[in-house]
Amino acid sequence: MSSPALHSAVLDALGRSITSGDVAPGTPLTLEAIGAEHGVSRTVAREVMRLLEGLGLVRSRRRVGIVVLPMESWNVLDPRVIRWRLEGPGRDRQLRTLTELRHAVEPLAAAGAARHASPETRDELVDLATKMRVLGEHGDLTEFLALDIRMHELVLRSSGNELFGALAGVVAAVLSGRTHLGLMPASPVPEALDQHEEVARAVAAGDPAAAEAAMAAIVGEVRRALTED
Amino acid sequence: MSSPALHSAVLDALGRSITSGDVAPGTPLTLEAIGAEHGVSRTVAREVMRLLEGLGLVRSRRRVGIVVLPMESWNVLDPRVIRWRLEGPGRDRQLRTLTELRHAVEPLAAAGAARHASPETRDELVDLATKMRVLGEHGDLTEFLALDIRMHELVLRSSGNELFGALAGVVAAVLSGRTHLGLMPASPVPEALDQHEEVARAVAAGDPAAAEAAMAAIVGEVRRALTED
DNA sequence: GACAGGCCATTGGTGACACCAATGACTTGC
DNA sequence: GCAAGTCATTGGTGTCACCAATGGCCTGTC
Repeated sequence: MSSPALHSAVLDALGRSITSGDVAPGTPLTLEAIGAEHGVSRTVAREVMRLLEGLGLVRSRRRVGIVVLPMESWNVLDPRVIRWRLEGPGRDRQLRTLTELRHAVEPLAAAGAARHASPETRDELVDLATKMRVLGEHGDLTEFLALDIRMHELVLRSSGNELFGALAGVVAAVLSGRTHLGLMPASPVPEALDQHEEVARAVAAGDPAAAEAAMAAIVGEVRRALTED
Repeated sequence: MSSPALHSAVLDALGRSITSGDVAPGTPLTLEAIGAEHGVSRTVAREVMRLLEGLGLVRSRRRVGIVVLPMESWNVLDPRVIRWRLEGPGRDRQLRTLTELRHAVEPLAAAGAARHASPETRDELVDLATKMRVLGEHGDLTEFLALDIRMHELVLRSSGNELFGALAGVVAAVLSGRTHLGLMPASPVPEALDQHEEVARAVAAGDPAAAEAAMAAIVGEVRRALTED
């Protein structure tokens, strides 16, 4: 708590209480109050406030103080905001919207990976898919999860589009959140294993269309399972 | 620029020089140097540094100073980072990756809008599309651009997914960047007008599949025009 | 030559200050 | 009684001086 943490602790606390709706939009804060509340000097309260302002959670105006902004102006794509929302009462909605974002992005990312991935990445993908089958059939969920995350991260990062790559972290959060929330079957369904193998095969073979289709199948099923519209 | 701007001016300057590659990754900075460079106190230099750290552009460590990070750790989805990159030498790449992101997201957003948009939004979309046809055929590019931006923003914001909505700003930047860079035909092609009308019609009719297809046609053509792979 | 220990540059954190803009109450005049 | 202008108060903005902590680097010893 002492060394690399004073700001982040206060920032996390404030960020969480805003994104959770605990402190309502329009609520005025003051640096004085923030400092006193968290036992911290005005200077660090100011720095925290700047960060929050950068995330679009608050807006600072002279004389009036720091006002909490409504969700429309939040930087909802920022990893910190996503994390806070995943930890708060908005978790379900956040999980749904993130899954929809995955549905949009991951197929294209897979197509990109089929075009741009390095030979080593292609090898690793194939390797991961076969390991996933082994672990999946033995039912070791946490090991399986690690491979799953690694695979999606690899695809996103090697898609040739850094904007896709920037989503690797939050996809990892979604995947791990899903299994820890018990939204996954006790043992991965065979179709999922097939599809992951197909993605790896298509990327390795440099077949963008097949990679895109296989990835679309993966996230399409996930989405269908999560959101019964 | 005058009153509410001291640290944001410095932030912009630093952010631009880092994202442009002007100061290379690994370069060490000190608060002292930043402050002196921009004629600003150490305190505001610290606040700027925190912001940059929050964007993943730098990492601050004791004794060693502030080191510039490589692009992999940037928050490339943050609007400020996107803006800086659009203004710098990375503009072409940024335009390409943003367009690819639009290609991924906007069709799904249109489908979402067909499900969730308010009656007023549906009306406004239809209205916008017809106005776009009129203006498009008369060739008023700047007026046309405003309507185009408004239409894409409406679709994204009413998609029922705030993560999509958060992209409205950068899509506007891409659209306006494209016309100002002369990447657009002098007069909008009739197909584009048809497709925009079709998106509006499908959303108004609550037909997600049709809305998705029409929007995919729009961004698909744009993408094909921009990136001859 | 490797390891241990200390030095010190540089960030982390605090408190106090002057400054200024916005606000809302207060005053003034009609 | 009401409207318009005035002005003190409030709270962010920016600066400064100071001390604490830490970790890279140098030095010295074995």
